[in-house]
Amino acid sequence: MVTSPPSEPAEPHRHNGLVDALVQCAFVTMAVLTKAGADNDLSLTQMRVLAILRDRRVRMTALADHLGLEKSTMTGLVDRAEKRGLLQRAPSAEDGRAVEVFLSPDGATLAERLYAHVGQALSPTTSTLVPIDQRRLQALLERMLEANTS
Amino acid sequence: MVTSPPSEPAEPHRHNGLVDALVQCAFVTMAVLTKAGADNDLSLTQMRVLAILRDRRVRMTALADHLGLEKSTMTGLVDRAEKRGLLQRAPSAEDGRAVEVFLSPDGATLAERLYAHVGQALSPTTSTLVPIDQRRLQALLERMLEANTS
DNA sequence: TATTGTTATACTCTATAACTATA
DNA sequence: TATAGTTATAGAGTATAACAATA
Repeated sequence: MVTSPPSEPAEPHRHNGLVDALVQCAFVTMAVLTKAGADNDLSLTQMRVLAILRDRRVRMTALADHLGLEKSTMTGLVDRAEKRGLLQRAPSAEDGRAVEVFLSPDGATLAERLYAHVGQALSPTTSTLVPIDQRRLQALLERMLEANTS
Repeated sequence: MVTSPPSEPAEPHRHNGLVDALVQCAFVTMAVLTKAGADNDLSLTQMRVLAILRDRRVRMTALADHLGLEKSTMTGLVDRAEKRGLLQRAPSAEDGRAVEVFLSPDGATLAERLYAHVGQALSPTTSTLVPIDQRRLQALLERMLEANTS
């Protein structure tokens, strides 16, 4: 198909260049995140848990909602991270049924290290743009995401 | 920590706004892709397999390399997709050890449907930008990614 | 009765190691 | 001997359903 006739375009399904660029960018970014996590024996989901708990103490259900996962899935994720000493569980003071989750000191340290690691790992990519274009890209992305968040 | 004193910024670790924007954008995009896949009972990885095979017939090892996975992982992925009738295996004509993988008609149809589905699912996000800014964003992303690919 | 979380179960995804067949 | 692929095995991530404890 590499030598397809001129009547058939080389990439017949490229309906929307921006969508393709976003998807490709997402895969590149995710690959960097995944690698950064793997270097610390963390899955993407475990990294997200650490990121969420960096400045919060939340209940199991809230954590599951944040991540779009089932409560039962959270039990396993938190079990494994707790066993590794990255986070802790404690009963809620307000609701006897609820359990609150928060980072341990080790978990907090790892979360900081990971954040710095990811920034460094992405810098070869971001720094291919000159600073002005970096700011333009950031502004466009933020505008696009902000409209979708609110 | 929500009511932290003014001496401590609300987001103490925001070293690089572009990195944060890229990561957030990647998660939003991946969520859309994952949802589009789940609607068709496909994992992200299975979707990537379909995307790769859309215009190619490749060997197991090449597929594993494309995805950054082990050969043995590919065996399982291809087994399940083949069992669902989405793709097929055939021995290589040139190398008796090699196996080539390619989309079945059903797989090709699904790949097209998925591609359109993803475009539609992302359009609420992309269309928050006016067309000129969409083109600017696309150009910036492509420039950034191209420098990293080549 | 409804909600919070866990347990039991099952399936997919992933890797490592050992194996078969071909080169 | 090296390479292509599969099998066996193990562990993580995920969901559904059933359950216990609390509200």
